[in-house]
Amino acid sequence: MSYTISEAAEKVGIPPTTIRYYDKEGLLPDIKRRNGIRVFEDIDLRLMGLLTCLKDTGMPIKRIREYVELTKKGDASLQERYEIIKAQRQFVMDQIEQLQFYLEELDFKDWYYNKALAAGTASVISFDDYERETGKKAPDDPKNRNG
Amino acid sequence: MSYTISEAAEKVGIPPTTIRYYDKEGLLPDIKRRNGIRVFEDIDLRLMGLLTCLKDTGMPIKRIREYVELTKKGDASLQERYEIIKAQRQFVMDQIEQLQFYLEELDFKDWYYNKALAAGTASVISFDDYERETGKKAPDDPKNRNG
DNA sequence: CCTTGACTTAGAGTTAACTCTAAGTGATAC
DNA sequence: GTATCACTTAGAGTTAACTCTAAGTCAAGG
Repeated sequence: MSYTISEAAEKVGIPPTTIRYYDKEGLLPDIKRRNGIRVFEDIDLRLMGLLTCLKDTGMPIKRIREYVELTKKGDASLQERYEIIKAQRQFVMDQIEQLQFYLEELDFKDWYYNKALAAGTASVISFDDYERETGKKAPDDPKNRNG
Repeated sequence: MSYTISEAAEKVGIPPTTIRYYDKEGLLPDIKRRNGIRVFEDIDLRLMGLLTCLKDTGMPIKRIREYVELTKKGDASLQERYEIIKAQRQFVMDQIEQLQFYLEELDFKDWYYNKALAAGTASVISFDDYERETGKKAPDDPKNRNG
């Protein structure tokens, strides 16, 4: 199946302008052309799916290009590409862990504002209640301002 | 306990230059001064901990300032602040879910490169093996290039 | 044949979040 | 008393990742 740039954009959820930018940056090698116009195949959309994964998990475009360059070398670059994927996989696991930590901070704030809204004021909230009610340590001390 | 900007920087893991930038942007209201020099208290460090949480979970500095401005209004802004925290909490949960999805894509790639390295080539890998071995659908079709 | 609409380019402009520069102040060490 | 050192400021510069602009090409419809 073949697609124009706007069809491809629709499919992968990236604006056509951004796809052109990625192409210019060397992230989409060997895109076919007909009369100068890009023709995208399913294989290209799959690669763009991987690029989206790498980009959205925080890999800079420069590094994604390195990865794409390596794929062009074929089997000779398997080890190097594996290292990149392995590092990114670890990076994503670390990010999830970090976000779960931050989520606990926000869980506390959520609890805090619920209490405060019920009481009509933030001035009566006790740090210890959170631990008593949830079994978790409050990441912040609600006795003070800046809640 | 009181701290200089570089001590505070050390404590919260943000460079002094960036703390000054946040101050200039209105993220740190009411920091005390002695002879023109900022004096940080524990309460300030706790607020900076929350700012780090909001910033690292993707809230723009502009929006963080809005939140900080609201805290200065006291109990009158509890509901508004709660809405911000609730939205950010949901946003973090969505991010975690998204990252877990991407992690599966990278898990597949990890499996793929392990197979390829064992075989010495990527050309023999079967899409179906991944489903057979892991019970999961391969997010990409390894029969093609750009692996 | 001419208009329309989607495509093309090079290159300039934008935005967020820093990061640096230059010039200066004030407390402490020698 | 002067050198040093951490602090201060306004404002300029940087970086990444787009995003827009202007000028142009090409195929299809009326």
